[in-house]
Amino acid sequence: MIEEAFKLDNQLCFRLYTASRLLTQAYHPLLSEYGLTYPQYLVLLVLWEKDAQPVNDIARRLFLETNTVTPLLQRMEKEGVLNRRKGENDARQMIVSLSRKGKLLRKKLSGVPFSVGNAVLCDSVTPESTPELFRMLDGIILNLSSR
Amino acid sequence: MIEEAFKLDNQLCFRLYTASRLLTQAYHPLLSEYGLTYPQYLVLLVLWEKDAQPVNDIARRLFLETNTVTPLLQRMEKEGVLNRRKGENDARQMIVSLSRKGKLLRKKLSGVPFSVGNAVLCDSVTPESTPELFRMLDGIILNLSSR
DNA sequence: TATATTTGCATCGTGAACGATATAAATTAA
DNA sequence: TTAATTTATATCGTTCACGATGCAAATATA
Repeated sequence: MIEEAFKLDNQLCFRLYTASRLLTQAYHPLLSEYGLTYPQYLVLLVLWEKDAQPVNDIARRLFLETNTVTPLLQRMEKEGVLNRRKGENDARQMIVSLSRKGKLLRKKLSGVPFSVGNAVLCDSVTPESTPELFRMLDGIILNLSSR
Repeated sequence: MIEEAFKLDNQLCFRLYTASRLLTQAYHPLLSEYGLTYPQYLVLLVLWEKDAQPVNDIARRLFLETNTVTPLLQRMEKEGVLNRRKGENDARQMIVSLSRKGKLLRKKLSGVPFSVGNAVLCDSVTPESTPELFRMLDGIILNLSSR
């Protein structure tokens, strides 16, 4: 059934692509108020969990390449959200740590997860069903990232 | 539990974002062989379903804005995959239709849905569970696109 | 009919993504 | 120790996404 396989409505990737974009858009008004983009917010989530990490660790945590993360971090440094300094043990590394401003953003953005979480909830996506959704998405991610 | 809400592992959007990116990457080797990107492939899916559509209809079908789609179509036109002509009834419209090359690509890419579909399958994502996954993603999309 | 508004598409600027490549520091091998 | 290789990060070029804006054609309003 090649016909069916080509239909947009049967495509998993298109759904993921669209859902991801729309949900990122939902973050936009909440983040732009503080001059942040969604990928920059992800970097903050990583650093809020554990401050002072090399570029590589941040990139791996986000499943991104350093050639994506480096310019991102440079922009964030320019905005004063974080600092970058050469590693002491390994001079190749660039250690990224939160600035005072970056730490303060955590409190200012404390409402964001709740706001966005609420925006997503609907008949098909409930607090009860999200674990199953997470499980499936994690399966896809694990499957595709290990090759 | 602000602490928990901020954890990357509790974020739906990050999962969607990552799964979408990784799955798009899985398409890459299959599409680049024919000089196509994933968004360009999506445009072809739309046109294979119904040829000769105005820019607006294509954009809406993909949940994209025309300022994203227009340059995409211009690149595809330059590659000879499709043609663009002024609308006859409404001169503002730009009618996009498949070229011979664009139509032929359908056969050449006939293995793509199957290849990618196989790459996704895992313990958590089976032919039996995908309808449920589709249902939840459709819920999110419907929910976020209608506002 | 003249004017205002809406609609469809295009252009511009910025920030991701990502393949390809470069560079310097660290590690391994010779 | 010197040379080859690997590793960590950065730079470059192209293609999205998307907010903001521009413009001409169509439609609505006065």
